Amino acid sequence: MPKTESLLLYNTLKREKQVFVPQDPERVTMYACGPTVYNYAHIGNARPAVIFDLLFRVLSSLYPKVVYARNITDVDDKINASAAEEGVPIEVISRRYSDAYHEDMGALGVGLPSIEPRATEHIPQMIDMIEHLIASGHAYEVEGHVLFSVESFDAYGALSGRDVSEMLAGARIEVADFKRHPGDFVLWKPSVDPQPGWDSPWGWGRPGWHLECSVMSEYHLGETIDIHGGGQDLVFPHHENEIAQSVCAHGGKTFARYWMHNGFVTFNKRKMSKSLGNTLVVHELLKHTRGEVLRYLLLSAHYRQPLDWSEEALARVQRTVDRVYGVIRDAEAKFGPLKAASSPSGEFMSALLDDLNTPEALAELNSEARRLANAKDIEDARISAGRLLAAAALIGLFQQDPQSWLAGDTQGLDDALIDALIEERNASREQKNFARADEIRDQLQEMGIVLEDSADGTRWRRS
RNA sequence: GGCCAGGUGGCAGAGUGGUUAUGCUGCGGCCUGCAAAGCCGUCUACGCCGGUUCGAUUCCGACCCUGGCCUCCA
Repeated sequence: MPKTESLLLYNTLKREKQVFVPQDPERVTMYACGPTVYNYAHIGNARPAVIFDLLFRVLSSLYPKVVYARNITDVDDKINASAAEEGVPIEVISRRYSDAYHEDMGALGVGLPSIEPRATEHIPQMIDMIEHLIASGHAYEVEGHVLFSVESFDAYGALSGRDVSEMLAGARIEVADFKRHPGDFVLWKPSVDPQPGWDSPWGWGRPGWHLECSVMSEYHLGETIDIHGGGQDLVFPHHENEIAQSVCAHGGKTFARYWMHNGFVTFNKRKMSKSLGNTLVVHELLKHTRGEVLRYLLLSAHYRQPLDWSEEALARVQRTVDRVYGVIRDAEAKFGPLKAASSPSGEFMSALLDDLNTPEALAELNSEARRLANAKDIEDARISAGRLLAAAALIGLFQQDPQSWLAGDTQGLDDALIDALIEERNASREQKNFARADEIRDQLQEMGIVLEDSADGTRWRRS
């Protein structure tokens, strides 16, 4: 693959990398499937949030205007179940967990999208789309349900590579007997009392899951959008169904021009999922791991590859992040404040432009860090640091003050005490009283403080 | 069964038809009072079998293995 100035994206629809050409360079549109807010996000849920945040950043560096919509699914049977269990309205549940989602993703350096539409705020538009689909013969009402007819859409199965006629041939799942085709899916379903519902031409009910993305994407971004993303497990049926709804509702117009899907976070090579009981909740991880480390870890494998989670991987990344911060700190101690250049190196950009090759981009960033550590004069330091910090800013890493990062959370520790001990140790070293000096070093070590001596004095960081 | 990924050095993880990925770890060295941090060097890498080629880890075919989707799922 030659170095390129263009952005290449792997399009699930074509199963190959393609040069990204926006529909309208003045307004690039992207949509990513966001969370269903019925509990805390796990690290697997965080992967697409980080990946599409990165894509948003990269696109924004390339085009004057990028509109990124990431929905919040706030009406769903799991939310209903959670609300019923606690005896509270669904809004309490959805509000609590969407707030938590923002907080947790924020800790991972994930910014807010341009638009964050909620399903419950688009019920009228959903009803409107359903009416269009019924009128055009793509949907039918039966027993208070409205179903999409997959046989009415020739291209059904194109994204996931499935053949409708062969589909569900050996279906083990129970198929509601009112479906004309076992693959038909719900656009609207009736609600009974404790469940949330809205009035509609088909009675009191609530929308099917797939519908919201089609509707909100159209409402906020337009009938044809540039990029649609989500986890690999959404390819079928979710995204396949979104395509069917949107294309049929829009008279055959393309729904999304590029489809991107991230691989899973795995645990012992198995997909992390609630049913396997092997999820790690971000909210919990953040209690002992800083968000930036998690972000680096999530970017350390290519987004389409599986990312196997392990404590070793976490520790490894922790060290790497510390090392780069240490290099920046040392360089600033030697050369004074350093700041980001106007743009990262060409190599770094090429890596990102090649379908968001973050491992290669991080390799480049690390190489730049080594060049910075080796800088002989302020000129070298400025060039390397400029590239390093510009690259880091683009991907949302290394934005904190290095010394603060390395000092970490010295909860309960008294900085003045640390400084006093360091001073005493250095005085002892002056007097060649190394026994006392080492005793102090050991004492600090036990407090979780590691000392680093240099020509410019002694620095410390949390171990 | 259908469809889709992937098997790279001690580990993680990119990439490439012939040349250094990068990170972590181990080992040797520099630096240091000794360390730590940093730097330098270093450790028989490309699942198996065929084929194409002057040359394949990289292209083609078969095989073995792993994982995912086909049901809610990032």
